[in-house]
This record gives sequence, structure tokens and C-alpha cells, in this order.
Amino acid sequence: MSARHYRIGDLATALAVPVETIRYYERQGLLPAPERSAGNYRLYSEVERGRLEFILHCRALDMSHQEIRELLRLRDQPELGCAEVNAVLDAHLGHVAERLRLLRGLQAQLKTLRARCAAPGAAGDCGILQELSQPLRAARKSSHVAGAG
Amino acid sequence: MSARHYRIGDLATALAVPVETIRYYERQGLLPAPERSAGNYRLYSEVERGRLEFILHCRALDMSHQEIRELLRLRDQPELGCAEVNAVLDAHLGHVAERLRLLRGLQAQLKTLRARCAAPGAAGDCGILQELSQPLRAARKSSHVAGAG
DNA sequence: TGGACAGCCTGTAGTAACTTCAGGCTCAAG
DNA sequence: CTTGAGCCTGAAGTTACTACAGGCTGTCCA
Repeated sequence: MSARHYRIGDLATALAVPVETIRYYERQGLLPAPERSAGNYRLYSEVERGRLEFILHCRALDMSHQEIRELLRLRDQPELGCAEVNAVLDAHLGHVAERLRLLRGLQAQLKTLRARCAAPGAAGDCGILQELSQPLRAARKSSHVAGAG
Repeated sequence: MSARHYRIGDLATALAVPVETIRYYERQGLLPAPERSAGNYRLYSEVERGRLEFILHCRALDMSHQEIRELLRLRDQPELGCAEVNAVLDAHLGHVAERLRLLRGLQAQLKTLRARCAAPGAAGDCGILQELSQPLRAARKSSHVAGAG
């Protein structure tokens, strides 16, 4: 309820996000194409600001653009059920849980490997390099969850 | 100790990795350009097979190509100290630990968020969507560790 | 009024680690 | 000798951005 129009730089500063990211979200269809000034500058209102905040919060929770798109759709159609929102979140929680499981296994393996070489000697005798040449009881890969934030 | 030459498909099958990935590793300089047959097919020996296994094990531990490059260098020069191997591994363990920390925070946030909507009603009243429109106490992003497995 | 300079514009390419595709050659079997 | 799997190269697609390049716009200060 303050200024009616932000320029892209104002919005970027206010929400601590790079200007390029805002334009990127527009290209990706997460944000609508905003009004333009006479000089062709993008002009944003509180509506877009709110939408961008929503997106950023979702990204902070490491949701994919696809997941965010679904939530935005539900947000735009309040008559739809809340159950779908839950479904999106539960699916995402599943991704995160899976990632955690994998990462824990990974950490355990790395620690075991690291323990193979406590005393620094020649790399030729290094138990670590030898171990890395052997078959490894591996963990599987999956889920889109990658850069957490 | 068995066949002197594998074709790329044999190697791929033996190590359960896509053919394209092997060619990709060659382009990236992780694998050397192998011999070629008269018909210009790549021909691999046990040496390359061992190197590829090493790489795959490192990837299974989610190391970046850069980290793998360093380990390969140490592996190729056995006269160098084992301390460097430890350093690479410790750094990677640091990445993984950091990722785990972030991901745990993420999971906690998501669970809190999820708890905002236990009873399915209309999305218009959905506490989750409302919460996602609010400022969020966020976690930071970092490290290269992404797809674990 | 004019000139500097931050800020905005579009479009393209680069990042990591692959995957997929298009278009064409090789080779073993029937 | 033809079919078809397997191989070849080079280019583009994936995710979510980030970083230019080259060129307007708008504001401040002399």
C-alpha cells in the first residue's frame, strides 16, 4: 500500500533478488509480463511483488519451478481444494527426505573412506585411492532436490 | 586379464553406465582418447576400464569433475603425498556436511509449513498458501554437492 | 543545455553433468 | 546383399540461473 509502481531495480532491492532473476521468472512464465513505462521500463505493483515473494519463498524451500507453477495455480484459484496444496508439499517433502537419506549414506561412505588414510605417506600406498578403484556399495540417485536453500 | 579390447558398448554394459557418458568423460578430459579400430571404433583396455571405474566411484560419492580431476592427477603420480588426497576428501566431506545441514533445516521448515493445513478445506483459506506469502526465515545456499548417489 | 553515468532493455551464451537427437558410417548375421 | 544393432560426430535440451554485449533512458550536476 505504498508506491503504486516499482521499477525492476526497486523490486529487486526490496526482495534482495537479482534483477536478472526477475526477468528470468517472467520469461519462464512464473511472473506475468508487467506494465511498461513510456520508456519501456517494467513497472510493478504490489500484486506482482506479492507473487514474486511467494515464488521466492517457495524457492527458499527448494521447490522446482514446476512445483511452484502448481502452487501458483492453486493460489490463483482459491475455489479449488486445499488438498492439492498438501499433495504438492507432501511430494516435495518426499524429495527432501529422499535426498537426506542419500546424503547421509554418502557421508558415512566418505568417512569410512577417509579413515583409510590417517597417516600421510606416499599416494602410491594410499588406501583411499586403492579403495576408490574397487567396487563400491553405492547409493542411488533421484529427485529434483539439489541446491537447498 | 581377459579380453584385450572392449568396444565402448562392452565397457558401458560392464560398468552399467550409458555409452554417451563415457564419450562425455572423454570430451571432458577425465578419460584419455582411446585407441581406434580400423573402422574408427573406440577400443578400450583394462587400463581405461580401471580409470573409468575410479571415476564412477568418485561420482557415486558425488564428487565434482574438478575434484575427480585432482584425484586422478594424484593417482597418476604415486610419488606425490597422500596428504593431498586427504585434503580433497576432507573438502568434499565439508560440502556434504553443509548440504546435510541445509537440507535438515529445509525439512524442518517444510514440516512446519505442512502442519499449517491438516484439515482439507478451500485453498482460499489454506494456511500453507498464506504462509508462503509471508517472509520466511530462510536457509542459505552453497557448495557444489547436488545430486547425491 | 549538455554530458556523464546509473539503470534499464533485448538477446545470447555460459554454468554442471549429463541426456537426447539427427544424420550417417561399420560390422556381423542370415 | 540386405537388415539392423552398434558406433561415429556435432548440436541441442535439461535446471535455475548468471553474465555478458550492445544499446536506450532518465536523472543529476555544472
